[in-house]
Amino acid sequence: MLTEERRQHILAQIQAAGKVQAAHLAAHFGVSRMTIHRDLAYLHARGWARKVFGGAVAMETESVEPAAGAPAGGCAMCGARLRQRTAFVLQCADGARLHACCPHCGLMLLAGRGDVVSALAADFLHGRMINVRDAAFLVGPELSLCCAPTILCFASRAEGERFRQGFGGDLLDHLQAQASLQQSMALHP
Amino acid sequence: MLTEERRQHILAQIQAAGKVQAAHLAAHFGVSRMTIHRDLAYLHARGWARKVFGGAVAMETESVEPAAGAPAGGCAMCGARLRQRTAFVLQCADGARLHACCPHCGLMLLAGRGDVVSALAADFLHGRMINVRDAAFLVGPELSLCCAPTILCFASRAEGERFRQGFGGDLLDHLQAQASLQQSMALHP
DNA sequence: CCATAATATAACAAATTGTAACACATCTAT
DNA sequence: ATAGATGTGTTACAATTTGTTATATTATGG
Repeated sequence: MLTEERRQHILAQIQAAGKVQAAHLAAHFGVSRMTIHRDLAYLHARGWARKVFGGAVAMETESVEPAAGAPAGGCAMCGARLRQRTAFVLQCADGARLHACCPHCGLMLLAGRGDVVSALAADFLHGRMINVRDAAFLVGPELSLCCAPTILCFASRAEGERFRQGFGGDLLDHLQAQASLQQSMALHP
Repeated sequence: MLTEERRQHILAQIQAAGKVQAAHLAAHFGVSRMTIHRDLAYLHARGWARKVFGGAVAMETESVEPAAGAPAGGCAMCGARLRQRTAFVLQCADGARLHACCPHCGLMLLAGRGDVVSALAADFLHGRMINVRDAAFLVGPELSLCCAPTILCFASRAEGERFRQGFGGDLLDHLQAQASLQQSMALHP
């Protein structure tokens, strides 16, 4: 069994049951206690689970504050709760506004609609809303925030590049990011 | 059952019923009374419940979210507007809560007061409120957010280290960060 | 007020779990 | 081929959790 495969199984179990015990996992997968601890550390470092004494528990996502003045319906793409730090707003030709939970969903929406006249996204570092046209997007950093693959938005390309040095990923403009996203999400590659 | 899991169950029961009795919990979970007392002390130290003779009761206000509480007065240190992405909350022995605008002010407050029983800070990447004792602080990165020098809070030391790779600064625990801060802020070095 | 029962706390030992360091194997890219 | 990165297991040691015991502290009914 591949390492990544085992880790995904562990993560699935955490999300299904809310918790896992390290000793059980070691016996179940037939690996050493140390290997399981490394798996849990891996999940913990990416924010996918929380390591506790004896195992790991699911991340509690409720403590993230919803965006101020957010519409009740949640993300227009996936329905998830709207978050201020990853806010994404599309302005449509008919005056309607669509809110997305994160740049991932926002760019998906943008790609799928022809009636969007402008789009704003929250700069991940400073929180200011900026024009998507002028933003730099970091696609696929090793950081789990909302939808996967993670996409972060930066007002300054230089700051995005600094972030990339630590977390990896590709720094793209909004058109490139859309293309990359559509390719990675395609069901029939 | 994991220790953390039992403590979360106890906390849920406190929040649902308003109170719990130590003797009942010991019988319910099949552990000694001493273990339950330690669990209640744990919840008390984090400001999640209040320990009373015979058990514990819910905190006066349910939420520890700074935005949910009244941020009326601004930062307790500098008076600046409170920001959710850099939230910092100090829980005092008398039940009062102090809100700081960022870890800079939060750690300054923490250093200057002896009656703080616990402190929470918002993880800069994920936005979750975490215990300051377990957090990693990045002191002096090349990024201006609130007070200078900038201090960022990370739930995971690994993520803090990644951030440091791009933005520089020193990754410290809360005690080291306090010491560093006091030194850099001293008027007469 | 005092006696008594219930609860809280401190200190210790035992068991379990976490972590660091090292050796070794496998895979990858130049 | 070879150097580097990654994953794994073993070992030794540190840290956490837990129960027990003994000793405070608190509540309550005379």
